[in-house]
Amino acid sequence: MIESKPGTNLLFLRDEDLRQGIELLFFAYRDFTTEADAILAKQKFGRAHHRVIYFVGQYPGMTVSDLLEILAITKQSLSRVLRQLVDEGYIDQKPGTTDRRQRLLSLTTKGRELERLLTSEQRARIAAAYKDAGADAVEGFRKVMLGIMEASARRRFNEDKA
Amino acid sequence: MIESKPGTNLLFLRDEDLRQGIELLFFAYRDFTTEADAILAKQKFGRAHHRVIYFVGQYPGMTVSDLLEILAITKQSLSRVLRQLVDEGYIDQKPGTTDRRQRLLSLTTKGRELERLLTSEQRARIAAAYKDAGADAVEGFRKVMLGIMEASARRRFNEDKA
DNA sequence: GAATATAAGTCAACATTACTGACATATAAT
DNA sequence: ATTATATGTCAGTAATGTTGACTTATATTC
Repeated sequence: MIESKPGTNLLFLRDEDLRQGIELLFFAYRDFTTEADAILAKQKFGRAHHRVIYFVGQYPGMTVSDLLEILAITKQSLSRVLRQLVDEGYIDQKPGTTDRRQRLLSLTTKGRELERLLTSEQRARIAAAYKDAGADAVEGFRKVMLGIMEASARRRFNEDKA
Repeated sequence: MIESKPGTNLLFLRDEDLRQGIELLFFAYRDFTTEADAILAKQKFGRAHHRVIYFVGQYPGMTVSDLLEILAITKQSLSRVLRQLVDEGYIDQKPGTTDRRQRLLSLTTKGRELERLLTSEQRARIAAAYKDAGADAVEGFRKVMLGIMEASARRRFNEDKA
């Protein structure tokens, strides 16, 4: 449906193709978050809690600053959510070793359990989509998604990090 | 980085690949919405207003029910936003022709202008990502995104509709 | 060592967006 | 005439984001 000029990788991008891209993002993201949101609602948590739990789970020992940069929200917004998660025993904080102003964040056992619960459906959804689409499609997906995000975010996705 | 078994389209999906998929979605969506959000904030609108303006712009004559199904929110949530957009002259309503209970929605000239303003950066972002990635990558992106969304949403993206 | 900068946290006020529940009106379908 | 549907409204509540003004502890710099 999207045609390439023979011999080049240039595209004829119609308005319709771009519109479709916008909608692909909207619907995929909408459905990607639905189930986790439902689980969160039961614990009186929201999507912001999920994001914190997810990233702390993936990058244990990260600082509050690291998290602020990733989430791109204010520290006051993060603080409210983080406070709850610490108070309710999902996240541990400990002072940084080289810089004791920092709070190094990590999941407790309880936190890891919730992370698993929340993310397992999302992993399954991605896995199913990847399997249906095939390896080449996944590589294309990856390329386009990297192109959509800001250049500064792309460094997280370097090959050698995997 | 994601390897396919030779001769098949099966993948060896590591946990790391799935995690990366989750993060690609998060960062791409985060950056996709940032600029439009900033424009909206100036007019005292939010992302919900953008969604309504976008879909009404793309599908003029759609009903409130159509919109509710797309956005997957309650009618009370939609109502507040829609009311503002109608009151402030961005959206027109007229009774349905065959079913006069319906309100057929369309953008006014003012609405179309705002839609353009909000969406133009997003279109440019998609266009740039598509061009960088190339036609095959775009096709892969499309396949994976369709796989991520619910099956019921996929019918919107039939080839023949384009 | 004193001054300054940084990491993190807090209090307050406010806006947007979502929810549930209850109810109202107009029109269509049975 | 009854029932169902499309839409709208009122009220209350919650999560998530914002800005602005401070505080505390620790690092860094002059």
